[in-house]
Amino acid sequence: MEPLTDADAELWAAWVAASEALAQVSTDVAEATGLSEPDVTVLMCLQQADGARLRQSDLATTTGWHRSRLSHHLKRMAERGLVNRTEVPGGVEVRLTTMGRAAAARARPVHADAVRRHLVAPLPSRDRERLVTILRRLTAPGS
Amino acid sequence: MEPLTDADAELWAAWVAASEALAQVSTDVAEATGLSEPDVTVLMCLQQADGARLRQSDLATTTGWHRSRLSHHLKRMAERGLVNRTEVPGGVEVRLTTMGRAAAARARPVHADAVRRHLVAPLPSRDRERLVTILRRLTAPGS
DNA sequence: GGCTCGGTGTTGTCGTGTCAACGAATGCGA
DNA sequence: TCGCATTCGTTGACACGACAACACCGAGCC
Repeated sequence: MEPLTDADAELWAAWVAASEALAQVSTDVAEATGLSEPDVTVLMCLQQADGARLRQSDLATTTGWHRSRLSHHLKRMAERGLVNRTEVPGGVEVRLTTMGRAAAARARPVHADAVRRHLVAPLPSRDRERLVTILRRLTAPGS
Repeated sequence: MEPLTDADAELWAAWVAASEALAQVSTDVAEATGLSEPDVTVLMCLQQADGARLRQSDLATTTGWHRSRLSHHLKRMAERGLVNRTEVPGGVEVRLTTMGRAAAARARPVHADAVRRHLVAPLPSRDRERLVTILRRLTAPGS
């Protein structure tokens, strides 16, 4: 319960600053495609799914979202014509519309480019390797 | 405009996962104190300010927030009794209430503890040094 | 005085996210 | 058959943040 050491405070500050810098990835994608970060998450999950369709509960699992969040968001995406939902026995099936598929196709290269610009390019290759290793320690079981 | 290499995709995935893990810092603080992350930001800025009071525009500068966001948030914080606002020539002055000061005092050790638990403790000291260096490259001028 | 201008805050609207409450379908044991 | 829990999804209320539109005020200038 003591205050952070200077070194730890600097580490935290650096983390916060870097997080804000990397938030630019989502901003770039949004500007170029009109899709929010959650939009992209949903579109990518659906496109990678077998048959490009998923039960809503499976989508909740793969995104890690709560059911209510997913319900709200899919409703909005459906209103914008990106997905459609049909009742099936024991749940709801979500599918990409043609517009949704097109939006996903547009988003992918923009996203890749933004990641390269904001995360990959600023770091020498040695740092990138080290960073992966370190980041994984932050999410390791005994975190 | 080509897709990410496997290594770059892994780096991005590791970053996203770690970000979600470190979001737990705010969650911990919120659970323990009832304060959101923006609440804490405001409280800390005010407490460190000379005389524990700031012009609203100065607060906008130090937090990096838009004026409208700050206005909305201060209104809510004022309703909860954490700050009060008084008009002064050429602007509005924000001050901590007694409750606000107490909340800030409660939040500080909780925050420090959360940072230690989620960011500092999982990493050996060598990694912490490297991480600071790498993160700073992500926010360097030519980012 | 009357003028524009830049700076300061507020407000409304919309998209988003969380939480708790609810409703419908399913299964299962008494 | 009757309950009862589980799973699934929706809904409403609220907090939060971005954006644009607006009002206000003091400074400078005609």
